[in-house]
Amino acid sequence: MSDIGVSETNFEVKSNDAKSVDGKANESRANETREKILNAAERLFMEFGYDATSMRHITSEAEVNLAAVNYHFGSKEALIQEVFRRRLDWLNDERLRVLDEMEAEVNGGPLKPSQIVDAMFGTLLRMANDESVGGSTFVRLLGRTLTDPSKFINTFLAREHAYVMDRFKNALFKALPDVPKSEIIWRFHFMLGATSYAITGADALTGVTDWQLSPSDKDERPDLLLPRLMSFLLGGLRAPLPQLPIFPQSGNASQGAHDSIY
Amino acid sequence: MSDIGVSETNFEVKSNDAKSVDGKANESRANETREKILNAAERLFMEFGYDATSMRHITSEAEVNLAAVNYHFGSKEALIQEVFRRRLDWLNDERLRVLDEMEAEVNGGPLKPSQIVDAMFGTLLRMANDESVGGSTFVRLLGRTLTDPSKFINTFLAREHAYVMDRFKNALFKALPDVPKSEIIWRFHFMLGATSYAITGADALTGVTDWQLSPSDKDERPDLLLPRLMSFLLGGLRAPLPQLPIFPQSGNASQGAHDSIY
DNA sequence: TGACAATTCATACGTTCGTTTTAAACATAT
DNA sequence: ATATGTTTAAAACGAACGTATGAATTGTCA
Repeated sequence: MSDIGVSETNFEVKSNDAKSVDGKANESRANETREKILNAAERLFMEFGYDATSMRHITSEAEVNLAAVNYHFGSKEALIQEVFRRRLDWLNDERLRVLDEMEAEVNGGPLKPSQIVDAMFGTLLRMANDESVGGSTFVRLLGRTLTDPSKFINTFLAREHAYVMDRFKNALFKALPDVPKSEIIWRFHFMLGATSYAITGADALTGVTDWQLSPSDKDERPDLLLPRLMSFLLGGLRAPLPQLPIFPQSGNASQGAHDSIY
Repeated sequence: MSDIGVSETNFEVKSNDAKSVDGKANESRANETREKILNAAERLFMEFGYDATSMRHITSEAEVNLAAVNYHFGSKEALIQEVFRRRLDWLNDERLRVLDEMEAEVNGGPLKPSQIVDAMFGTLLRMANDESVGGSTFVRLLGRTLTDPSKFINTFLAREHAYVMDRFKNALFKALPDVPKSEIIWRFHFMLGATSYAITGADALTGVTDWQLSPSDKDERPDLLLPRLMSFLLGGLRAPLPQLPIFPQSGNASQGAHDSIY
C-alpha cells in the first residue's frame, strides 16, 4: 500500500533472542513461559490442527498472556516451527545414533533390513512411550502433519528430514543391492504412510473401521503396536517385486531387468 | 444469546432442494453452477485443505457469485460433505460391486487375499485414472482427509465408510481363518495408511524423501503405482505374525496360539 | 406477454483472527 | 539503586472469515 517495498520497521530483531542480548536475566522464568506455550500448542495442534487452533486458545490453555507468543516466538508460524523443531531434533538425532551404532558393528557391510526399519520406525514408536521427549502427543501430531496440505509446514518438515532420509535410503540400497532403487524408495514411502496412519489412526479413524477389537487390544499399548507394525513393514519391504507393465518410451535407466528378491 | 433455544428462523428449508418445490425451472443452469462449485471446492480442498480454503476462494475459482454456495448448499460445512458424498457414493458402490461379483464366483467360499485387497485399494487407484468420477484430484483429497483432525469430517467419513469397511473386514476374516481378527484389523489399518500416503505423498512429501527417482518414474503414472502398491500390501498382509509379549491380564480371547500363516 | 419462482448479484453484517501497542508491575544481575 | 529483561493487563488494529439480505436478472409456463 505504501511507497516502496523497503519498509521502515525494525521487525523481528527482538523476538528471537531477546533474552541473550546482555546477560541471562530471568532465564528460568522466560523458559518456563516458553515451555508452557510450546506444550499447550503441541497438544492443541495435535487435537484440532494448525488452522483451527487460535492464539487465544493456546495462551488460554497455557495460562499466559496473549501477547506472550508474539513476544517469545514472533509469530504463530514461528511457534509451530519451534514446536516441531525441539522434538524432531531429538528424534532424528536418536535415529542417526542407532543407525551409526549398527553400521559400526558391521564394519562397512550391509545391514539387515529389519535393523534399518527398526532404527527408523521403531525409534519413532519408542519415542511415543517416552514422556520426557513429548510422548505420544508429539508423535501423533507428527504423523498427522506428514499429510498436511500447508505449504510452509511441508517445506519445513522436508528440510528437517532431509539428511536422515538420505542416510536411511542409502542404508536400504546397500542392504538390498538386487532391488531397484526406485522400488526401494516407493516402499519406503509405503512404510512411512503405514506408520503415520497407525499412530494417528488409532484415534482419528476409529469410526472408519469400527475396530470391534477386544478391549484389551484397544487401549493405549504402543508396545503392542510396534511388533505388529514391524511385521507388516518387513513383509511389505521384502515382498516379491511387482510385474511392471512394459515401458513405451523407455530411454532412461535400464528399467527392464528387475531381478526378484527371492 | 437470545431468550429460548427455539429460534424463529425458517433456516435450511430452501437450500437443499430449492429447485424441486414447484417444477424444474432453470434446472440446467442451477446444476451447472452447483457442479462448478463442487469441482472448484474439490480442487482447492485438495490443494490447501479445508480450513485454509475460503468461500471467496472457491467462488472465485468457480466463477460464480459468493452467495451461490450458501444458496445451493446452505453452508461451507454442507458443501464439503457434498464434495465427498458425490464421489464416495460411486467409489464405495464400485467396491461393493467388485466384491459381490467375486463372492458370487466362489459360492460362499473364501476369497484370495489378493482379490480382496484389489477390490478395496485397486478400485481406489483405478478411480484416480477415471476423470469422469473425479480422477486423481478427489482420490488425493480423500487420502489427505483420512488423517484430518476436524471432528465433523471424521464422523462424516466414518459414517460413509462404515458398511464397506465391515464387508471387507469380514471377507478378510473368511479368507484368513487362522489369523486372529485383531491382527487382520491392524493390518487393514496399515494398508489404509500406506495407500492414502502413497496417493497424497507423491506430491506433498516429495521433499521429505527427495525422491531422486528417474524422471520416468516421477511423472503421474498411477498405473505403475498400482502393481507396486499391491505387492507391498500383500507382502505386509501375509507377513509372519509378530511375537507379541505375554499379556498379564489376559482373560479374553485365546491370544496365545497365533498360528503362522506360512 | 405477463406473472412468478428460481437464480444471480453487489453489498453489508457481525465475528474472529493474528498482531501490535501502551502502560504498569515484577524479577534478577551488576 | 539502577538497568535489563520478562510478564501481565486491556485495548485496539486491519484483515479475512462465513453468512445474510434485498434488489436485479433470468428462464419457464400460464
